Amino acid sequence: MAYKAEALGRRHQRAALRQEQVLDAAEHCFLAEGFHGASMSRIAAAAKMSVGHIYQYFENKEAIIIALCERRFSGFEALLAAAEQGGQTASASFVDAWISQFAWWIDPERAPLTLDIMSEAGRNPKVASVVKRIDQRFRDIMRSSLLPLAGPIPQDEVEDRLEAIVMLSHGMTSRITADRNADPGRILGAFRLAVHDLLTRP
Amino acid sequence: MAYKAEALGRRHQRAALRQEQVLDAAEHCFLAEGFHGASMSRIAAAAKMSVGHIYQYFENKEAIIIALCERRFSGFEALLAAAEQGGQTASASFVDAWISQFAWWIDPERAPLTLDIMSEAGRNPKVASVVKRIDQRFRDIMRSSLLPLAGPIPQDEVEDRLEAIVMLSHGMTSRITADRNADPGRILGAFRLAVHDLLTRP
DNA sequence: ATAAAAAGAATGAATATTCGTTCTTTTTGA
DNA sequence: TCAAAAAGAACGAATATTCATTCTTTTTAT
Repeated sequence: MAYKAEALGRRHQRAALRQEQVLDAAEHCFLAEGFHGASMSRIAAAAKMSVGHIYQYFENKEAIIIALCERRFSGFEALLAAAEQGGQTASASFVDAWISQFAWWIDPERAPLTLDIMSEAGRNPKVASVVKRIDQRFRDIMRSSLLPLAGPIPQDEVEDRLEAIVMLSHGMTSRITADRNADPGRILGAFRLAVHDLLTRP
Repeated sequence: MAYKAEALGRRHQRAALRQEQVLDAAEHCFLAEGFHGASMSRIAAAAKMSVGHIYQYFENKEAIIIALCERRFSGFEALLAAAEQGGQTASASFVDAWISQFAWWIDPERAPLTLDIMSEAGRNPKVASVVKRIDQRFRDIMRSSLLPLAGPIPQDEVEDRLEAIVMLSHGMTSRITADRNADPGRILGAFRLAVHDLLTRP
């Protein structure tokens, strides 16, 4: 009887592990071949699982894609959360620190996945809604934690400046993906310069 | 003899027409399903041609993708060329006009194709080299025709500012694609504001 | 405590389609 | 008449998903 709960816990833990295994493998395959180019059998091989086994945890291939989107963005949210905490204290140096965190986000190893997600959002409504959620959160956090530290900004320019920062963040992903020789340090440097301008210019 | 040349010319013209037909159809299908999701048979149907007929003009599917990349970017180059001509005369208002031209580039109907191209560049070297060419041309033109009109910029910041403008242009494409409800006018407005900052700030 | 029973995890071959490409046949235009 | 243009049938490989089956773990009954 007491065993039951214990066994159940173990099963859940195992299932969660398997799901991660699938997502890791799918990420690897999607990066190499894209969402539609990657096949279930190759994903299974990469996960060292059978293809039938994968279908025990994911209804279909699309479900894997959605889950992967969410996992990718949860990392971004964590990055944003750091801004929410330390947002009140420091000033310009805090903005700099916040910007530095984007180094993880544009890691060339995984950034291409983000671009595939943006592309897929244009044709898959489920993906689009996941993207929309994180986009709103991004702007909310900037409004509440970044703008108060910025210089005085004309009210009618606020939304445009936020949009520009969002665009820059998308642009980093695209540049890192399209040009494998691009230096992440330089990309981040350009991002820092532009964001700095957008936040400090009166 | 004189006939021959004429007939030959007509044949070439016809062939060129067929190629455009294929590219139009492929563009339509790629936009709806992505490079790997679109099938030759559906492309053929959209082109109102047979699949075998298509293979008379393109070695394989990849060749269609490459040709489409080049066609897409040739439109962008035309846009850039306008900057090369009128570059010497006017001042800030010219920059504004130049920026306005990007409205065509971010047309939601076709911008998603550009994002797919950037994504594909990350895994297909042929696509990557096409992208690289246009990227260099973009920067060259900005250096020669845009910077002279800009305010004085610290030498060590020039490349970062150009990179930021390139990023913004990528970012527009990504934003327009990922968020179908995004207003192109607002996107372009944010682009204008940011580019203006980057070019006029000392 | 332990053997029998039940449940769940895992497999990989089989399904019906669809894929990109090639081959053969028919139509067209000069 | 005859080469080029066009069509579409034919090819084998690959696709996502399902299914019957086997292996492992957990629960039950003695």
